[in-house]
Amino acid sequence: MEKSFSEIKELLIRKGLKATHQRIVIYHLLFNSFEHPTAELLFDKLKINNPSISLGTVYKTLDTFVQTGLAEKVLSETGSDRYDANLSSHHHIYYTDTKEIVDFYDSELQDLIIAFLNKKSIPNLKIKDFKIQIHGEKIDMVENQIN
Amino acid sequence: MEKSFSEIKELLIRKGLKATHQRIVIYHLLFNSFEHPTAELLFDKLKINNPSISLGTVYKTLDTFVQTGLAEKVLSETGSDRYDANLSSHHHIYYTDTKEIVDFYDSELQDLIIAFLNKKSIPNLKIKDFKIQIHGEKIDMVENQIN
DNA sequence: TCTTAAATAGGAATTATTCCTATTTAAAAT
DNA sequence: ATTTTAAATAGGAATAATTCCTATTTAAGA
Repeated sequence: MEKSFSEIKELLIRKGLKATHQRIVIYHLLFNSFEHPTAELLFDKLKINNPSISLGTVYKTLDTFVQTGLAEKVLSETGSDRYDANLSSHHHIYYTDTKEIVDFYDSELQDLIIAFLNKKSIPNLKIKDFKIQIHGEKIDMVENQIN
Repeated sequence: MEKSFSEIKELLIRKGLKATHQRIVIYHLLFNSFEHPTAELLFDKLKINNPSISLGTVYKTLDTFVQTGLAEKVLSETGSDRYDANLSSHHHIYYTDTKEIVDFYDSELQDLIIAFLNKKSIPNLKIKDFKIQIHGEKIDMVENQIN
């Protein structure tokens, strides 16, 4: 579900943020990215249509989004921080060979773990949420069929 | 289960690594740390008994350990990389307030998820392992009892 | 003990991120 | 519609984390 600039503007205001052009275009690009981009990658793409945008603003804005719950950081072992504005509960598949991080939705798994955690309470911990990373290798199906 | 220096030496050799003094003391300290330390933290502690050890060596050695499967990086949102030499399958509790990362063992949860993943195969993915982070706040039980 | 390939120390270089401040801008007040 | 003002931005400097470089040292095998 695509979000228009005016919808994003409303969203920012609803979160108590000043709806600046930079925030709108950063949110728009992040929301429509599926590769969990770094600040630098977003910056490079944004520069095309917003030549005067600065990298510092991209960093600061992403941090603002994380603080206000509009985005989250995706944990990654590869140097830079990566971000995600898709906040529906989902997990991630980490392809160890290609370094891709791909969204993984599975309500059955989700329900299974929620049920487990609700049943078994962990001493001294108030659970807010949980994340799963599934690590593995990409299997090229076409290649497999040929061989 | 504590590991002696000579056991660590054997372990390094078994992995095809030269059993240098630096590697032995770094492994020993990491293996006996439960806070998932950063390279810098290990370095500060190691300096006490090994004044000439260098930070570069600590970084390089940790990387060598990860490559050879003697340790792994623990995903974290807080600046520096953190490491763990405890390789028995376990997950992590992230205390959002105290920033602690604590090991979490639960064979029931482990079995539940393994059974699920075995049953449901994900197209084009050969699963190697998976990690769960449970995020939450620390509840101080004593304080709770008083109030 | 000697040889040698690999590892280390120490510091320089690089990368990622945060910080600083003069200028600009969104939005509230007029 | 204009003015006001507090907050946000651009641009670059500063900092933090990590990697790289190379002369020296060392583990392990001959």
